[in-house]
Amino acid sequence: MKGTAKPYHHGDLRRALLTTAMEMLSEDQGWQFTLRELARRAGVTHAAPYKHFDDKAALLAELALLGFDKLRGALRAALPSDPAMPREAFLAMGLAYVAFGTSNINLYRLMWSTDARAANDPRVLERANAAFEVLLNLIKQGQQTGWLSARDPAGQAVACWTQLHGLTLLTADGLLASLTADPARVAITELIMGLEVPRA
Amino acid sequence: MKGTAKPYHHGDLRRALLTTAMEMLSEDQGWQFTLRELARRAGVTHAAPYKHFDDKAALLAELALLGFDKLRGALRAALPSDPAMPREAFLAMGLAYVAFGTSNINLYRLMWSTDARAANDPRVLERANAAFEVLLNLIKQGQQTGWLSARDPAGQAVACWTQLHGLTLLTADGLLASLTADPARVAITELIMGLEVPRA
DNA sequence: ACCTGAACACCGTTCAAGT
DNA sequence: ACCTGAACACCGTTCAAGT
Repeated sequence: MKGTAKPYHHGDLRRALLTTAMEMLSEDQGWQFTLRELARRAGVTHAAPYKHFDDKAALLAELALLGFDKLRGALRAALPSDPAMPREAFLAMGLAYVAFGTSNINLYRLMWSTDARAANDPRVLERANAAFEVLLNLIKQGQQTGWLSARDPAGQAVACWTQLHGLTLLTADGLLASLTADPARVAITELIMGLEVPRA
Repeated sequence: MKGTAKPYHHGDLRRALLTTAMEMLSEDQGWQFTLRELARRAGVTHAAPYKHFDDKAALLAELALLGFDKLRGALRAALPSDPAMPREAFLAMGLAYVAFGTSNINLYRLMWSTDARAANDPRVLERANAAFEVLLNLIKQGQQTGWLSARDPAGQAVACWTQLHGLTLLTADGLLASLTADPARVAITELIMGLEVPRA
């Protein structure tokens, strides 16, 4: 707090816009993100954001970046402590992914939205891949310990990613609850059974 | 053709709007659907659609309905002829799903969009479930022939659906091509291995 | 019964002008 | 260097008025 109220120059409007946007995303369900409302809540004119972002797509891309970093963090936090990885530890990672997506659903949808993609920011792809690599490394580790079948680890990681992505979105859409109990656990387990080395 | 050009009353504007909308969806990639452009291309004022649809969400819901019907049709068309279902036949269904989604990507995205969901039309859920049941029946059939493990068929079908949904979207987003060759085939195969009864 | 035309409240974006 | 205010071209939606 500078003491004087409402200085002409904000100070760090760029950062303020991003954090305010994140707050807005965490609030309403199925909410429409508008630059003008963001500017309003940040206490500036609707033209001010254009001094910090090329356009709306560029701002969305920046938010997507933050989203992928948070997703990566959530996955790393759920990494199993035991490298031998029993099925439950692997499952926990998957559930952490779905939990992240469904409890940050506006952000999660934004991360993959064509609007955010419109900026064509290569960093978004990089960060998406960085999050994916947490899965990939876990798969590789699982193969090394002889727990997972020694096929192409990238293929197995892709199978996990697509499974978790679809599971997250369909869960958020409320389409799975009526079909089976605990859909996330069930679906992930079905996939794991394909990855695992068959046991006696 | 009535002979007279541009009659005041369209005749079947409702149907014309839907088919024109479908055409628009099949054209551009990453296209923004606006009611006004739809009206323009249908040759009517932007207020005319409101005589046939409550609002934009209602029209989107109607399109989503058609989309789920088309998806169901695509799945039924790819149904394996042999009820014993070797892995390849099952895989073909999955690839048909992904092919439908990626080659009708605007429609596919629309089917799950929050905008279309805003209408809260219960028929959308019904049709989504009807498409899902094609998968479910195939799973049940696979269990009966002893090809798939006898676990909860709904759980297995959910695992397939989420896998295919995620695969479709991430493929359309162009995120998988750089990770592994033929991601759809690979990812679906990994899942099938989990569903199958282990063989000697 | 169905469509038009004008109006309203919103957007995203731009740009001269202010501090 | 950063923000404002007014302007422009667009939306979705409504409603009296036309046919």
